[in-house]
Amino acid sequence: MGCHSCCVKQKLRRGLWSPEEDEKLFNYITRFGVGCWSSVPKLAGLQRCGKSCRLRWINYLRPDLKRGMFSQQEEDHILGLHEALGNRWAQIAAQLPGRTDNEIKNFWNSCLKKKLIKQGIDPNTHKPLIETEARSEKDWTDNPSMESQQPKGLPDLSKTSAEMEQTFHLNTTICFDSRLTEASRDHFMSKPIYDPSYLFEFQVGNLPTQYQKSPRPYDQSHFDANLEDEFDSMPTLTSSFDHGNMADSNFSDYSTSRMSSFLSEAKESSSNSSHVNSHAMSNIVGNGSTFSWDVDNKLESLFQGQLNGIKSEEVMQSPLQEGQLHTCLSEDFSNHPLMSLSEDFSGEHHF
DNA sequence: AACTGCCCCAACCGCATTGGG
DNA sequence: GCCCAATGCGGTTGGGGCAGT
Repeated sequence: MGCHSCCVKQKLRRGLWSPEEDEKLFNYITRFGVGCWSSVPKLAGLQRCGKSCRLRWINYLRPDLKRGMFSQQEEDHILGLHEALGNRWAQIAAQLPGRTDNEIKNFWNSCLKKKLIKQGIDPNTHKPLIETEARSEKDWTDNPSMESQQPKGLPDLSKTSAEMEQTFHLNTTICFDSRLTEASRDHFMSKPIYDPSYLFEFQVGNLPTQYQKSPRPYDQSHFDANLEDEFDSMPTLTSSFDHGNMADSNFSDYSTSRMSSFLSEAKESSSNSSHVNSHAMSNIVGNGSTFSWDVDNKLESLFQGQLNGIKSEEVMQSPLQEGQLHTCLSEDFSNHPLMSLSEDFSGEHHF
């Protein structure tokens, strides 16, 4: 049973999320963390099903999301991983911090697939198209009842993990030899594909203890730097992006523009009913983490509220150390959609 | 300006898996 | 072992934006 029937049954909202809904969900999760999704909508005051909330958080609201276009390194990384793993988007996404399975899947379907075809490479097998066609013709003549030995987009599942890993290394070596720089190859090859630390996922307050200190594999230096940061040195909102691996990429201003409209809508509504809205919101999520669109202190209270909210709540909920909190919180808040609002402000940031 | 077709991507759908009772 | 609810995952869809005519 999918989401649809439960949404219909409970007359829940579907379709695109409004800024207000985002606000509620973001405030709720940053304050209370990710727990039972089915109870989130009720507690956060949303007319959505838990599944929808989960998806929205994972694909859009999560503060550790990297936004904008994929870098060449990421693209090569995805190609190598897809060759080894097939359409296992979640596993691929686990190796690309800040990227979601949905995002990678969309990127693959809309861009990489076409690119490969253009290059004469079969996107399913990663082999030259002529070879694939010849093989499928041979399969057809040998055994007409079998359309394909292997599901499309999937590697041979009969292989053991060790065999798959070996295949992966062989494949990626070939892939890197032809496509990657030495640096990225070294970086990639040094990471075993089944390294569980890759599966790190941002879940406020729910980090398994063994991963709480695990460095993010993608950008060690950035991570280390953040470990040493204090809260009062949160990244400034204007010089925000993770430059480590994304230096060459062009960032889409999608989220910024989206949040700009978010802000302007909020400004509009605040001129009419800001007190009502923010008051209502604080009733929902408590005092610490409200979105207040009070022109004087909105961003400051947003930041402090959220951070304080997480800090106090999560310290109580889980044995996170101060440094570990920094690990979770100082990372990439700067490029979060709700953080990029700063661009709409007067240009003065007080952090 | 109006229309059309294409592309991208957020969100949905439905199946699989997991976990608790 | 069975049942059921919750969650995870991959495939698919549909709406909005944009370029071309």
